[in-house]
Amino acid sequence: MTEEKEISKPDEPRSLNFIEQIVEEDLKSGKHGGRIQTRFPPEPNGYLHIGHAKAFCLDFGIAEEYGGKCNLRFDDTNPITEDTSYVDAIRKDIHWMGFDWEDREFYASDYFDQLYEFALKLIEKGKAFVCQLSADEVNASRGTDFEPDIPSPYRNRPVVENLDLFIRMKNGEFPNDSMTLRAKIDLDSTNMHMRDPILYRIRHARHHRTGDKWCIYPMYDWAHGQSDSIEGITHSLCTLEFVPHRPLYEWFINELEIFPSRQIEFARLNLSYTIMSKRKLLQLVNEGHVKGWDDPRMPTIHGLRRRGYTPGSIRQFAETVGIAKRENVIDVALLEFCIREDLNKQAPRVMAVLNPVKLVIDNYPEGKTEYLETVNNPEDESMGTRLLPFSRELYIERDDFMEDPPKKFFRLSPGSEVRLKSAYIIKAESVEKNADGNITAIHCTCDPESLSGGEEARRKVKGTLHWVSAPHALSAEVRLYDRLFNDPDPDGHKEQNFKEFLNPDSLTVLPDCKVEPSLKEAKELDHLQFTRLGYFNVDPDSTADHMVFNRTVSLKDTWAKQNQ
RNA sequence: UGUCCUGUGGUGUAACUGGCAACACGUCUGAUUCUGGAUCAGAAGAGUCCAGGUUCGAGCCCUGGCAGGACAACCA
Repeated sequence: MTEEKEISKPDEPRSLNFIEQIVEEDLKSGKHGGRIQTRFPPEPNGYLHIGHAKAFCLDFGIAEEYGGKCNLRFDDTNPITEDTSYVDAIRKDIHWMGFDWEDREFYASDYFDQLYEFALKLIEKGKAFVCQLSADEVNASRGTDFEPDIPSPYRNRPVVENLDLFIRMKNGEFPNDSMTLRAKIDLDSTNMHMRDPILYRIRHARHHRTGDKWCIYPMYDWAHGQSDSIEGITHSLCTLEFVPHRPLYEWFINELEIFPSRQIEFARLNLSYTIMSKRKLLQLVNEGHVKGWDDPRMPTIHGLRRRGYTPGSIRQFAETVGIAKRENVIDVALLEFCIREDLNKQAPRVMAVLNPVKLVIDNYPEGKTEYLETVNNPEDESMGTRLLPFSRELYIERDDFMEDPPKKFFRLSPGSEVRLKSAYIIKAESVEKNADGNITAIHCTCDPESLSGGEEARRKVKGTLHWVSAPHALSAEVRLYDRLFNDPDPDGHKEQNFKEFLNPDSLTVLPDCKVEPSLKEAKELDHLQFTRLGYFNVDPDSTADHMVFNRTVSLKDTWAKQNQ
């Protein structure tokens, strides 16, 4: 390195998002002795999606950046909807994304005993009571924005009675839903969450971790803040919908006199042309609109992985979208930019013809095979070269030939010349057609002096085509994906259900594509660039006898854009 | 008719805490290219929701509006 290129000016402070600013201020003031502890708290009731990725990139990222730790904590307070299969999927996703929580894998259910003790304390302080109102009755007692709630008739039950009842609730003496434990806060509060929120409900249900130990389960609001506190979380990062919950968490922390975690809220990620609601994604899976949580059209991390996205591209995306408090909708084009940028540097180029038409080189000897050297990645010399078989009969892309081309068509047409990538310059001479008038073969001649790399190869032609030698080609299935929804905001219509915007053409299966023989070696999830077409990867469905590729994303195509 | 949060190019995020708006994506030119990719060079596009005020000076401060969003599950 003789020349020093100035990439960034070290004097200029990197711009920080508002959370980094808070963290740096806390570090400067010596809060918590400079300790930084974050956590990512998913509920194991569904698969993680790219919105979660934004969140945990932030959680783990802040910890990494400031020498702190980030815990993984499963918020498993609802035994009815949660399951260990989701736990496994979530762990796999976060690891795959490149983050490590070491031995700090926690569960809200680890704290059930502690939470129960906290509840006893609150009851003893006269700040909680056992309520025997039904769900309907509670709802009926709710006030409005400007009217306070009607007090529960059980609100002033004596402490000893509350204690007795709560203990018996825990002991399983009462049926489901017959009573709840409620905090006694402020029925007149403008914040609905402060109007005697429910802390515990009775659920005689088996929990995926605690089994049958409990028949009362804490509500999220009762569990979340204290779980943070128990873990000594210094900066509890979450999305905007929890802003109104914060005063409640702070009230609990105060009453219980426990470690004061600070909650900071940021805006969740929204992506155009997709949905991010776990409930609705589950619906797509259950109703068969997609093939599963890992369907390559899904915005889930499982789906993105199968589609061919890399962890690096998703992390880059999360970095680029930024962190702020205003509602946002990110253009999917940015996600696509991130994966193209990553794969451009990494993915080996290979020849594959998706919609093949036969090309016969009339002046090339029958039965002859040449092995032509071609570069694996022009962006990275270290990826080397390989040999491609070339012969008299090839396949090219049907779209790359037009009998009657428009002005700026740089591809093959009668009488025109193009370069066959890494091979010869050819000129189209004639076509064969079937009874329907469809082209069945294109005949051409090649210039034997024009072989790539040769002295006479300097000649310029306007286009270069990819191809595959017909006798050497392998057949493969290729799955093309388009956006799952036709509407930029499928979930944003009051009158219409999001499913009305499902794109009927989101999946196109091409059963008989022709690919170069080296693809025999490709392994599951390998990333490739099909020259001139896009980035693809090997689907897990792929077998030695039946190769299957997914299109991750097409190449940028200015020609297609001009023509739309 | 409440409380809270938020308003900066098409999209997203900045602006060293008061010094005349920057970066990325997208869009459009041109160069180059054995991928109509990549790369390189360049352009258009906001005067910061509105109206007042403080100040030599406001996207940043103050006042008053307006707009959008969140919140009323024994879900998280």
